[in-house]
Amino acid sequence: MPKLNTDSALQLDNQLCFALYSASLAMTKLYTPLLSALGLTYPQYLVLLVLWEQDGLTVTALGERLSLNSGTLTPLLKRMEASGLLVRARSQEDERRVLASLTPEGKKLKVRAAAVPPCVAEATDCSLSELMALTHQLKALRNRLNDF
Amino acid sequence: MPKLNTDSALQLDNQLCFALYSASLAMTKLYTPLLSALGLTYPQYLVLLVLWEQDGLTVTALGERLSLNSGTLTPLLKRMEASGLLVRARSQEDERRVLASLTPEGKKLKVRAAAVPPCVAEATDCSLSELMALTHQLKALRNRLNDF
DNA sequence: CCAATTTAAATTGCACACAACTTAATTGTG
DNA sequence: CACAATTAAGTTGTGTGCAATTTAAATTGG
Repeated sequence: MPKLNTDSALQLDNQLCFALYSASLAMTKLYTPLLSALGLTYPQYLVLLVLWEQDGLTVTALGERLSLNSGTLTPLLKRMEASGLLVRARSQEDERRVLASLTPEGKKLKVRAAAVPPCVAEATDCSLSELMALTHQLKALRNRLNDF
Repeated sequence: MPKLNTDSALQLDNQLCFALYSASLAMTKLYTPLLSALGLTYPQYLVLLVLWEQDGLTVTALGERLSLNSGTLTPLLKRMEASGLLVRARSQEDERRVLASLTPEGKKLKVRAAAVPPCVAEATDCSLSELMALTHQLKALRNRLNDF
């Protein structure tokens, strides 16, 4: 396996980690104005994407889907509840679990959110197949990192 | 240009943004234990990568290199100064500028940091050429997003 | 059947990340 | 030279993100 020398290996422009980090922050900055028009932050939008697919998930299930722990999700979900997008309620069968369920308002927001992905696709200036390929590569990388 | 229908376009697993976001968080989690052994956080490590290449940069120059603004960098640099890695001093020529300069301790840390990239490369389980290709694609994406 | 263990959220404390704003220093223009 | 405009950091307030801990509920082993 060929390797870089020490100096090259420590150059910022050679870091996959920094390419990921800065691309992710740039992506978030692109979403921010689009989402603030809907009264959402970026992680709140991710929670809605999950709940629009499957409503009434527990905090743990949401956390597994988004790779976020309760220390992040609990206050985030409280803020979303305060904005009227969802309700948090203890499960009847198991009082330890808290279920997040969309309100009618939270469900309705999906219609307006449909305008977001086209804006993002335009900004990336990539073909659909390029976007799908890059998405696939990143998911594979994430899985390898998480399994390590 | 082919497009996805609304439902597919809002599915979490089709989102490049989420693939980026979750891969970036997974990468940070991989670095965290490696860097805490050096007394560093991940953004502090990025600052050092920049300063090891070019010492004595202003806050603005660091911010341009890392795509971070003064609201993030000022407290971050203060913490690094408190740990003895660098000193912050007003420029003589222009009192508005603050220069971040490595201490001997900050310079010395580069030797121990050389152990980090090999660990990360191993975790990604990618060839060097794959890593370089992905890094290149992400940088191109970031640039398109920033220019939008 | 009940004490020990496990599990699910919530809490705490710390470190980002950024928009919006403030303060202080420099520059440009007449 | 005066002074408005610009520039560079710093500050403030909000929202993550997570490790470590705590609290409460459910399960399990003896």
